[in-house]
Amino acid sequence: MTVRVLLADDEHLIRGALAALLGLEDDLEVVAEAASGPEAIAMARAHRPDVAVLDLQMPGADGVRVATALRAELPGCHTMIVTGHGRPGHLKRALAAGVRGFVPKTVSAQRLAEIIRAVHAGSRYVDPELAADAISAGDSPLTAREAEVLELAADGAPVAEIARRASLSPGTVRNYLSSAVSKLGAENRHTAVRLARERGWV
Amino acid sequence: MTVRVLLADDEHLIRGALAALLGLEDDLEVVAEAASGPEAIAMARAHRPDVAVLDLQMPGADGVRVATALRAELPGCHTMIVTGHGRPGHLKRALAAGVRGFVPKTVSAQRLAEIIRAVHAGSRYVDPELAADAISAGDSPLTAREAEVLELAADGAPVAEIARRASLSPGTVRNYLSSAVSKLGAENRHTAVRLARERGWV
DNA sequence: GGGCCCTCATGACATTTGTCATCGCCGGCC
DNA sequence: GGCCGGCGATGACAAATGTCATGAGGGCCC
Repeated sequence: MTVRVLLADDEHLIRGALAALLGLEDDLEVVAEAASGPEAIAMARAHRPDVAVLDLQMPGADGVRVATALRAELPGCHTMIVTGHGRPGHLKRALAAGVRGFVPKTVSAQRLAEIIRAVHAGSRYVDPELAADAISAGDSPLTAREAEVLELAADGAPVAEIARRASLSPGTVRNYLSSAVSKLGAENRHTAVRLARERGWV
Repeated sequence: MTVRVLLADDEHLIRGALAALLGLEDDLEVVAEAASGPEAIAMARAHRPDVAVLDLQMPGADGVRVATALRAELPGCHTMIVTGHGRPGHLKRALAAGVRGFVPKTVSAQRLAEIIRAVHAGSRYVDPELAADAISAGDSPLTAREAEVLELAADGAPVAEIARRASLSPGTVRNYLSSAVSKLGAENRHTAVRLARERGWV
């Protein structure tokens, strides 16, 4: 009995090579490929794979968003995320979205094939190193608003614009930023953004 | 006559898959693989490949740095860069380092094989879209000091620290930042950093 | 020599940002 | 009911940042 796999990655080079390698395993069959988030959802709808292997960063909708959509629409389809640089927060988001496997691209194809089988069989698999990172990063000390405001500050926008985009008073924005900065032990909001990014809290 | 290829990419999944696919071409032979910059240089020294296919982002030393080293040490070895997200500046740096090919990971393996052959034959190949981006981005309007100071401002450090690290007076730093911001049409230094990054000017 | 640009600096000024105290409102919890 | 924490806001103040004018020195080119 073969496992029907959907492969989604915007890098054609990787996707094609991966499809070829996984195709060599006689119990795996790549039934569909996609180069973007929306395309992945459409292909899944059309081909109803057993396992969807999703790249984290894709145009349109990232892997976690796709996983969320698939979970609602195709409950029988298990999802897993493959990523280049795994941040702790991504892992948390992914697990919350019902993702069953989370692996970095540093694993071998052989190993990936094993993990696909395990996920199909119903187990979960999380890369040990990424898991350790996620645990050591701990939970976010930021409240919902603090995280939101920090996110809006990410691209260097001035307070006035953040306030406009968040529909808040400028003073309130400065308060949230200030408390976020102090909670993160940063010396200003820009380093705070960087720290929160590294820990996956935004 | 077969082309001897060195493959360097820190993502085992991609590297292995790519090696397998390129190995299918009967005029290409992957003679060495590396997962980091220094390793790539060591492997090249040991195996003397005809073409080195280098990922842009690798631990230790990035693809361009490796290319520079190889150019000096193995003039007979042509280098090419494969990258996920190609920024205009990277392309410029790469060409300056004597790289003969520059392609995004969105090409197919088939296409990559053709390009490897072309590079081995002595031609150059640059992805048309990346080339267009590089041209439209134009040359950096920043002076050497402006770029340096902007770089130091990248991680959100306050002016005082930038001044210390650049051995400049704080006032001078603010002047350079101010002129960089105005040249880039940004509204503050942080968006200026982002813009310069996008255009590959830092 | 005379421009022109880059480098580095200083001083002055307006604006933005960071910090703090304080307030009202709501929701959960003991 | 009382307490606490999050949310949203205001006002005030200090510090950092952005902007501008101005100056001296050096290198380059015509």
